[in-house]
Amino acid sequence: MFDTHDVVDSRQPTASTPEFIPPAQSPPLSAMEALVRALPLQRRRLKAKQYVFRAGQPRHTLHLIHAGVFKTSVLSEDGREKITGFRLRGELLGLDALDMATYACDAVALDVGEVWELPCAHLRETVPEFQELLTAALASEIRRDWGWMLALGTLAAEQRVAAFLLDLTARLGALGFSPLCMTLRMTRADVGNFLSLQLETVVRALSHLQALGLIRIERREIRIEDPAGLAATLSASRACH
Amino acid sequence: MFDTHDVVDSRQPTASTPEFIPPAQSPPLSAMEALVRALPLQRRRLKAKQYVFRAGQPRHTLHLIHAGVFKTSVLSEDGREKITGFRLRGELLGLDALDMATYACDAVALDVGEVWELPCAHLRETVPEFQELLTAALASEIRRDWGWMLALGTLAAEQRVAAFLLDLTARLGALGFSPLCMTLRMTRADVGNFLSLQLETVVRALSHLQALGLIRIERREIRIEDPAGLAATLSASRACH
DNA sequence: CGAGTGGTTGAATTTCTTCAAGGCTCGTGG
DNA sequence: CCACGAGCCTTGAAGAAATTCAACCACTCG
Repeated sequence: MFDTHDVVDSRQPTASTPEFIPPAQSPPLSAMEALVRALPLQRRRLKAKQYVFRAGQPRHTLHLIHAGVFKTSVLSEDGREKITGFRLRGELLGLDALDMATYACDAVALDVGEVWELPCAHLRETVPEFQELLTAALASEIRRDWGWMLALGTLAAEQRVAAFLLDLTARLGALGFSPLCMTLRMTRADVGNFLSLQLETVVRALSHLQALGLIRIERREIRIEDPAGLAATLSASRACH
Repeated sequence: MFDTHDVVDSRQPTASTPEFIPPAQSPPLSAMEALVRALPLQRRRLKAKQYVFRAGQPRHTLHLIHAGVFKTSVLSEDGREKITGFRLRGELLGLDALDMATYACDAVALDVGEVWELPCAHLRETVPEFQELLTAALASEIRRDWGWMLALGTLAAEQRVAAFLLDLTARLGALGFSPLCMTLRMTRADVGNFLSLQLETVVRALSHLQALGLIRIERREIRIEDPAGLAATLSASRACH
């Protein structure tokens, strides 16, 4: 059922090789990353399209993203797929299955990346703040999901795309990247799947936002030309009545 | 901002008056209910349309539903609303704000109901299994949300309504109610909001499912005439291609 | 009994999807 | 080095599904 032929990946035996110590220019660390950075964690490098784990596989650890962009997705029995989120540095993969024996979703790298494997049970006992952070991460994932449910349920196609861009830039900004310029690591089809739109609709929305002078597109590079204007497209809503 | 004029409600001073001891015919209890039923909890009765809490209010406890049906909803700054779920006995209200000082959603009773206020911090220390259950509840809320994101993103209107009915009957069945007959405690507009459909669309979907002989509608009473047939409508999907 | 809430149905409209065709970019192999 | 193919992106035109608008009914509650 779950062929793991493409999950083979390079693992660093036990601990940190020097060049892996968090880069000196390191931007604001996530609380979780700050908590565990000193520990000798299993680190795992992944190339684009490699799976961190797949739904149904036995669950062994939580994965903290240290670099790269990942997507998580769920699949129905009859093959319908839905991307549940795009995940950046400092975020956790596998949270949703904390109480289960197997993973509940797929997690796959969108480009080269690195995850740290957190020995969850051990950390819970030895690091008091860990449980705290875990609970916070779970609760904020719920709020994040609800936020997107709200967006998808009440915004028209173009607004959803705008909301998507704004969300991404905000999160990248929080990681220390330029908040006005970004590289989409996912395809238009991925964006469409996440936003419950067809890829053509995403393309048209992007083209139109560019025509309005709000963004500038060049392949997967997107520059926000008018952040305020982009944000303003969200309020004028379909839910006018 | 948050007028609480309709949140006043009858509180039982400290502990259980005799008639409140869980009914003798009690069906399968939720794990959480079993864990705390012996404790002297603050119990709170609510009438239809009363709020358990509202977004922005200071958070004091978790609320365990002991009776009744509740809905939780989030609101955007510009007034768009989205119902994030309908909650039954044994489920927790306020989970999503566990790490915050204020509630993150509204929780309102759809008919008469009762919630038990869980002294979260205290339980965490004294009852070892409590943290475990809490984590499980958080994780399954995430999976539940993802399941609905998948459904809303990949199913057509009529299929969403069918999925909604099947979900409700399954959950009511797990509580010991008849799995074939139920009373919707929410309006068509509520169902539509939850499923990201207009209320007219919900009505048409229900009418059509009835015309197909799969269900029988009488006001808010709904009987599942053909559970298998209803479930079968889910697979033949829009995501055919 | 009258008003109001909630539910139902029809017809017109809109938005998004579907289908089709073509172009761009990058990596691979000749 | 160039050609070629695959994957990804873009645009147009036709079609379908759901929304919007409008009217009306049924039941309940004061």
